[in-house]
Amino acid sequence: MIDIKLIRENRDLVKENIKKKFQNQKLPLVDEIYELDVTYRETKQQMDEARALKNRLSDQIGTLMREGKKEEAMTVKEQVSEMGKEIDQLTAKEDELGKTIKEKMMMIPNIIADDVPIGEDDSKNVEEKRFGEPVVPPYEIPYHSDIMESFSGLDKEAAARVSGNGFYYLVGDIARLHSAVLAYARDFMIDKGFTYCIPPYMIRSDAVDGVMSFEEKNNMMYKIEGEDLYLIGTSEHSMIAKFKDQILKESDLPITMTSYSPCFRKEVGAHGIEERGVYRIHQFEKQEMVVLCKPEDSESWYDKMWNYSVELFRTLDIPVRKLVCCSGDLADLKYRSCDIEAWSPRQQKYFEVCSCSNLTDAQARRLAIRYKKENGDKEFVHTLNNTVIAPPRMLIALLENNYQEDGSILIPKVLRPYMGGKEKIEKK
RNA sequence: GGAGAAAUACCCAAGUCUGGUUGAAGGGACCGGUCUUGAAAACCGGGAGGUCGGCGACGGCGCGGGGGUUCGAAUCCCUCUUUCUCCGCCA
Repeated sequence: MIDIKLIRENRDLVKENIKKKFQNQKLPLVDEIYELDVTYRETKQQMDEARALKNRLSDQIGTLMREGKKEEAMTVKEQVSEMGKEIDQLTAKEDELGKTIKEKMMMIPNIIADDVPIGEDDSKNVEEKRFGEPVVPPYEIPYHSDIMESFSGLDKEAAARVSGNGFYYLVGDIARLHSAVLAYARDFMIDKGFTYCIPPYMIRSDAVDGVMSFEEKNNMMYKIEGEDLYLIGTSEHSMIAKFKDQILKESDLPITMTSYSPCFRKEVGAHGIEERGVYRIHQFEKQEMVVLCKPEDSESWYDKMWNYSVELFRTLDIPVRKLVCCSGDLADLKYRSCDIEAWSPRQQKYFEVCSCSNLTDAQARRLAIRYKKENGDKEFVHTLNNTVIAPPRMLIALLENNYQEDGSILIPKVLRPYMGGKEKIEKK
């Protein structure tokens, strides 16, 4: 959500930004909001005046009663009673206008960074840099779930019987590898100075509504029957809601956290869960990084954060590239965003494993997350988030890039301590 | 899960029975000063937070959240949430 002052003072800037994002259908919203806001402020002015008069008269009744002037008090009382209707009407109008403005404001995209490449959709995203040689081995790399199954490490059939489509059992060394990757990612971020955090995996509806749109909620969130609770789709939901309506101390910033949680997603809509393997499923686990910082620091945090992802994947011997999201591919709250993509030697292309975003104050404004400056002023914080690692999808990259000709998996050195010193996963 | 008590501003806390002169006593912390080599202590002084509208004067809202009664609600009623004590149950 942007500052409504921008619409009051610089509508052209807001419109230009909408055009850059190829959302021309939203252009009329800007003038609509402008007009509604004018009416809203006029109405509020009238309502406030009416209430002020009513308050003054009510006080008068109190004074008259105390002085024993009952009849006079009754006269004023009748007068005030009649004002009720007018005030109710004005209040209803003000409420209605306020609500409409907020709804429309939610649809206005955040102002994007000047250097975001302009493009309509993800096909116009720009590869900025590669890290590591994308290797194509002279032997064939099997499909990831076949690799897992070759070690008896995956049982989707049983999961389908027990839980339905979109679930999995991870077994033995593959399950251990899954935990190892998460533990390694956790320690990697702790070493970078981030605070490890385990959040609630279920959140109330008011928290849900605070952190996502209605549409997102319908497509993603599982609701607990008979309770006002939802299973989280990512720890970002709990982690951001944690700060809703809070005023932080300047000395608290930056808040740098790495949170772990299982993630539950209905995956209703576009892709569903048709795909084989464990690429798109109802349940996965994720280590996330979240930063709340002062506005002047968010750009440098953004650079640090995507670099952490690159560094992490390189320590696992996985080649990656940084793909800068173009204007049309940026979600409305984002100021800038990039994907870190891992190399798939089987498909001989890169695929998304991390998504790093700077939301500037758009999320903070929506959730009222502020900090108090030394001079007492309050300002919205900037929020950023990035995936650290999200298995089992992430295991696809790990398994494919470390697959040996004999069908074994070479365990990257940094993971070996988490695998009991094992160097390889081999068929029995 | 059962019974009871509570939620007031940055923190503690009065006011709630008996609705009006309470945007809210009193402390603490805070800021300024005196004293001191400096600090602490003591004393003197200062302003009371938030939010929305307004160029401003000022005004609206606001005593955990939401709703109601009333001319008028921190105060009465309903509801939700949270905390504490006791009982029960359980990793």
